Amino acid sequence: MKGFGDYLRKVREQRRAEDATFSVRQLAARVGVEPSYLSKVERGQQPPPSEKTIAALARELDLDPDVLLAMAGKVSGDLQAIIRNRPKLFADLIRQLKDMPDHAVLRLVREVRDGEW
Amino acid sequence: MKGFGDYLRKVREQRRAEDATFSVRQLAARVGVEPSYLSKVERGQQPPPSEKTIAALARELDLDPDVLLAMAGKVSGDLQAIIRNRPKLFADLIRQLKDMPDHAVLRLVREVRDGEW
DNA sequence: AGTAGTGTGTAGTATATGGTACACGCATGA
DNA sequence: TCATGCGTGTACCATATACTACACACTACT
Repeated sequence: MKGFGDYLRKVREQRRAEDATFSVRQLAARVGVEPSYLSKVERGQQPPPSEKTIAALARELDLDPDVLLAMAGKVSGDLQAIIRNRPKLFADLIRQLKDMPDHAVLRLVREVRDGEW
Repeated sequence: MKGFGDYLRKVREQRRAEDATFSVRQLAARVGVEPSYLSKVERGQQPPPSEKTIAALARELDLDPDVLLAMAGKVSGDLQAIIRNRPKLFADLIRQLKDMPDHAVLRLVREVRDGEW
């Protein structure tokens, strides 16, 4: 499970190839943490940061926050809030979708979005 | 937001009316915590316990664990794991269902369960 | 009078979380 | 050579989480 830090470093280096402001120091400054902290996170010497910091990283690096949070072993607070509002409903639904293939779930997403039901 | 403790106490007292083993002390023992701790939780002097302890309480009191967890401001780890496995998919779906009425979501649950799609 | 069981008050604790502060050595360019 | 920026090592820290341990006062029964 060395995913989060390695991925972060990889993406940052990619951005940096085009834009020198994606150094550890400058990115850390924009994100609002100490450079040494970000460095350690990237090398897996520290566990992934808080949701807030991860969201800021996703913004700066133009990544999907939910995906980045997932790599950090977290689920965003707003999703959790939605589930907590109607726990039985959402718990049942999610557990039933657990083993469904991606395309099936995706179809559901689209059906709901397009109001075809 | 005094929900969790009050609800816990209410339900425990209900059970106790029929079964004297639902005292703070005995329930605490079965659940695996100190009586004084459970007492404080019921009176809101301590924040809700861990997911593990909440699950044990739900078992003993015959409550839905997801609902009890929700009252404690939590979402069960297994649901989170399902979401983390396919974050984009589930995040999109859940956010789209956020403002849907119960019966609509419920219909979806049933459709998936019955394979009508 | 004594024993058992009840709820609760006070105090303390171990571990995790999410970082900060500062200094070091290296590279680059003026 | 000297300032600037770089990544990183070491040390420390504040707050939250999730409890335990123990004593106390009360009630009910025997």
